[in-house]
Amino acid sequence: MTPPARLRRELRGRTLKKLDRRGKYLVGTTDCGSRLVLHLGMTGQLFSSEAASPRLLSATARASLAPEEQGDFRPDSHTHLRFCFDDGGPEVFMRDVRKFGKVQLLAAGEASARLDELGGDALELDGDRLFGATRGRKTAIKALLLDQRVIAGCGNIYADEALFGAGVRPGRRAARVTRRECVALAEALRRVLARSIETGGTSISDYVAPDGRDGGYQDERKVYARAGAPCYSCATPIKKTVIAQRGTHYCPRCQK
DNA sequence: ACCGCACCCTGAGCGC
DNA sequence: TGCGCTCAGGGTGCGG
Repeated sequence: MTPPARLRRELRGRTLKKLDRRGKYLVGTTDCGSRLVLHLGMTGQLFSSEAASPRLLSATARASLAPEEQGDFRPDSHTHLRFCFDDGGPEVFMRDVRKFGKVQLLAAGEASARLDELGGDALELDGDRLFGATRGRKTAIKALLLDQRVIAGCGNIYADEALFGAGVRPGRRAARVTRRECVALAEALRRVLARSIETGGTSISDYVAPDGRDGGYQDERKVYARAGAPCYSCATPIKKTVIAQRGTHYCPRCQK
């Protein structure tokens, strides 16, 4: 975590030359070669000053502001960063209620163990590579999917959805998942993520796009946060358990 | 090397 | 109305 004063000092006057995504990290490179690394954690939001959404307001702010007053965003106590640009474009805010997000400025040439240890990107996950990563691993297949050193960019919702798509129980020991199942799992994860990107992401509690709009994937999820509701394939109630300290949802009939 | 767990932090929703 | 409890999309650091 880089202190705000240092961010101010070292970013002022710099030009952002490029912006990359590495798994769940956003990496901006400046004209002097330094890199700004952002991670949104659980409740982090990155958005334009022109964005308007009830998700960008606390409950009390929502209650006290009339809908027509909920226009251009005003920083509140959960707003930790404001980027101002001199090209006339809107400002960019980072807001994060739970403060699990991270902001780190790396000097030119400075390495980051976190970034360097990231596995291959989830969007291009290869089934055979996943199979290789599961060999000799006693941990649950879901825990492995969430390990960013194995797959960069897979989060809890998408792990549950991919496991459902592939018909694999989240608690199975990774080493017991077959090559065929790993191929299906990789394909399911790529498909789930591609579809979530198409629909703009999953807005269940905090997520908003940079323009403030909700995503649509919450309407397409099959198991996540559907405990007790009927499976869309077989009508068996979806079960919920805990794996790797994360809420885990699956169909006890469709997933073996 | 690997594994499971406590912990970081704040707010929403629930039962009483 | 308010209290206390549980839970939440992520990651780190520790002990075994």
